[in-house]
Amino acid sequence: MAVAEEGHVGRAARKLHLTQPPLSRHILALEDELGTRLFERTPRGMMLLPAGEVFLSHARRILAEVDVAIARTKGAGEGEA
Amino acid sequence: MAVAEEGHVGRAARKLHLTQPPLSRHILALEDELGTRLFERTPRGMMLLPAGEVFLSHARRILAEVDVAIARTKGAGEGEA
DNA sequence: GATGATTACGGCAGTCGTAATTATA
DNA sequence: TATAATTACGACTGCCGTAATCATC
Repeated sequence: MAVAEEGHVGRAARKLHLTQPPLSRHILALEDELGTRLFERTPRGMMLLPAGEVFLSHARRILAEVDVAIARTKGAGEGEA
Repeated sequence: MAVAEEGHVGRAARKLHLTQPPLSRHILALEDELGTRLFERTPRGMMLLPAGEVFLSHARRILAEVDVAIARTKGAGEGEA
């Protein structure tokens, strides 16, 4: 998500308090796991491919739902306590 | 999810091709992260608490959505290739 | 004393960061 | 030659498994 938003691995890495290489490896590992390129590499940075857009929109929604799950679980726990 | 389904850390661990201690630690870490107990420990095993049920239902749906995300992304990638 | 979860502890895998390399304009 | 990504490589953190311990019936 950070790479998609920034358009650069380097800038995204700074945002995530990481350096370029590990983040680059994460992207490559994810593409490998999915069996699909998510980004087009350009000399100016990274550009989302259609498959990347599809994955990005799912990822955003799923992460939002994780937040909801955490909040609801905490709420249920406090209700009990 | 496995522990909830089996009702025992040990049985769940076997199902996951793991041993008891790391799985027990995962559960404890998750409870710590959420700040809430998910299971009641009984001498016969683990029983879901209400907060655990809430978390379980969210977890199931979220993992199913991850599968959908993967499938759709792969599909988009192949459509492009 | 048996069953089942948890804690201690040593070893290994995976991920990080720095440095070097590759690629394109 | 400048920018940006990737690969090489050494170091460290974190997770696993075995063994020991705690707790309840």
